[in-house]
Amino acid sequence: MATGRTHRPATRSRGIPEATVARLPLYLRALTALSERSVPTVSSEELATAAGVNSAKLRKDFSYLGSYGTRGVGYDVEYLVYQISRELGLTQDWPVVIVGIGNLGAALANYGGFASRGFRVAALIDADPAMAGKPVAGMPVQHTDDLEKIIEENGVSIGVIATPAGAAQQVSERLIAAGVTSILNFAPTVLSVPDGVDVRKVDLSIELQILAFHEQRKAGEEAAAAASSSSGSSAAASAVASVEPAAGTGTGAAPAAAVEPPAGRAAAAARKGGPEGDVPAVMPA
Amino acid sequence: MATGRTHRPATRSRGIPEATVARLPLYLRALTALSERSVPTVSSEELATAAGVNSAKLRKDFSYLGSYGTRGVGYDVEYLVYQISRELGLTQDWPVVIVGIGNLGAALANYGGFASRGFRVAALIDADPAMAGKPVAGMPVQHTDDLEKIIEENGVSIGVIATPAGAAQQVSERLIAAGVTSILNFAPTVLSVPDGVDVRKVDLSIELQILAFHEQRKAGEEAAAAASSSSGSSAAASAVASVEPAAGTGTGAAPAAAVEPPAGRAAAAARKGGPEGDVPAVMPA
DNA sequence: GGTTGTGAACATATTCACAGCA
DNA sequence: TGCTGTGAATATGTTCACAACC
Repeated sequence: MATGRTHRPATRSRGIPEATVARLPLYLRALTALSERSVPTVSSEELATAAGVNSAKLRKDFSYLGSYGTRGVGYDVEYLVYQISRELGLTQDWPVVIVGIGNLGAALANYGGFASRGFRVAALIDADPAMAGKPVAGMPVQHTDDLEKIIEENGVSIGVIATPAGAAQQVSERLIAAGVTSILNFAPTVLSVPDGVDVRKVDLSIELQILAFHEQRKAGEEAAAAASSSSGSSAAASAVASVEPAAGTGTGAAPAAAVEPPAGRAAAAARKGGPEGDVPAVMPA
Repeated sequence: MATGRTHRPATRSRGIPEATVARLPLYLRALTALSERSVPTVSSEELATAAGVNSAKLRKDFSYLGSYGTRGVGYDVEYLVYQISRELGLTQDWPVVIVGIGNLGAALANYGGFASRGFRVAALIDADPAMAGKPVAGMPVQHTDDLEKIIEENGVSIGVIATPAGAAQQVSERLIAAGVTSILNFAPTVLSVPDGVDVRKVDLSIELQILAFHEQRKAGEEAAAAASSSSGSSAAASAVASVEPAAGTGTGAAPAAAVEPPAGRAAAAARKGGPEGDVPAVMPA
């Protein structure tokens, strides 16, 4: 997901696996909570539970950072907080700009957790001249014209894009040209960026679609029955809803049919052996 | 990340890898764009570029769905849109509730891409009585008291939590008890949910922390020099900034020091051989 | 010729299970 | 005794490279 690498084989320096890096913030959050409750030490088991992972994974993860625990005892909470913060680069204070102050941009600007952990909103930038000067989250919105100046003057290296999809690529190019090397993209577009620039994306509708996939699976789990091919609108819905009579977890969904298959081509598919719209088929090959 | 499984070994039914599922929405988006431009067919190479992946991966992904392409030609855009939509469960219309109508919740309610792809916001729910009845995104906010009723009456199986962290666990329990089996969690907490319930989380500050990690790496890339052990405050900052003189990509960041190491324990670490704050050490073991 | 679909090779990530140490 | 740290085993994911096919 994160790009960057390729860049050069690099000195193979301190190879912390990407999957581990992605979990460090989770551990850090759990540790911070313990720290606030003045808990002095914690075992891998306890911490893992608090972070929502299993203890073997957590220990492996920590082993990449060094030997920070004490056998028979556990980990010193304060000390671990510091080590992980440092590893993540949070002992520095990172100025961040948010570009695109619509609903989402404003919500991000107001988001407290933003500032709390080493990040500081240096500026809010929007292309709408009517927005310029308006205060959002206690900070005046600045116009896109000044983007480069703002980036340079504040030494910003991390930019957040919350613009409409159409503007995102261009905004990213301006950010990068001005010196930004990490981008958090909320716009539903694939950004193409040069090597050495990291992009992470957050996409609401992608997350929902992944959930829908699993949700659909649950509905079809015991359902080899029901679901007549195309025409089923609310008929299909009630069929789905009635599949799991009352098996403990939940009532089951009752979605109505929406998209139809493109005419004519369905037949072609049947020929080829791909799974078709009706029966929850098994793996074709 | 997504939970669910364990559930039972399941019939091993139609095993589409999780990584593939996570990319299907990306392909779908790219295909939808092509469809709107009335492009009839597309090669794996073109589509992969549009989706931001490589073509081998895309073909492998599609191979789990079936044989939907034509050798020497490519993929029929409309047909693929339909197949992927169906696979993701988007040929159904999923009613969704958003709980917690603060800045973020309101932004989500207003987010267009929400409705566009098979999802329909069935209700907005908030615990604040003052919010009740107020229109957000053209829809009246309802009170938490009615949560169960709303879920059941609308057959909602997907819930979005945009409450403060403190309320999230309790909200998730109520959602689940009422029949929700998939949750998209924007609150910065680990939700603990029963088997069979899927949770996906979106956490702004985690994403930023991951970026900060890589950002820090870039800064220290060529920097075997500078950075004197502990005491460095703004001195360390300027050292970091001056590391990469002007090496093509970007201006380099200029973050100021923030968190300090917890006194006394740093020495203990040095003993044990873990990497300490100064030199970008190599892998300890 | 051109492009898909896929085994086989490789890379990364997770889990197991236990030696090593406080 | 109790818990960490880690090799070895397994599982999952990616990339290569080419046969099959249009």
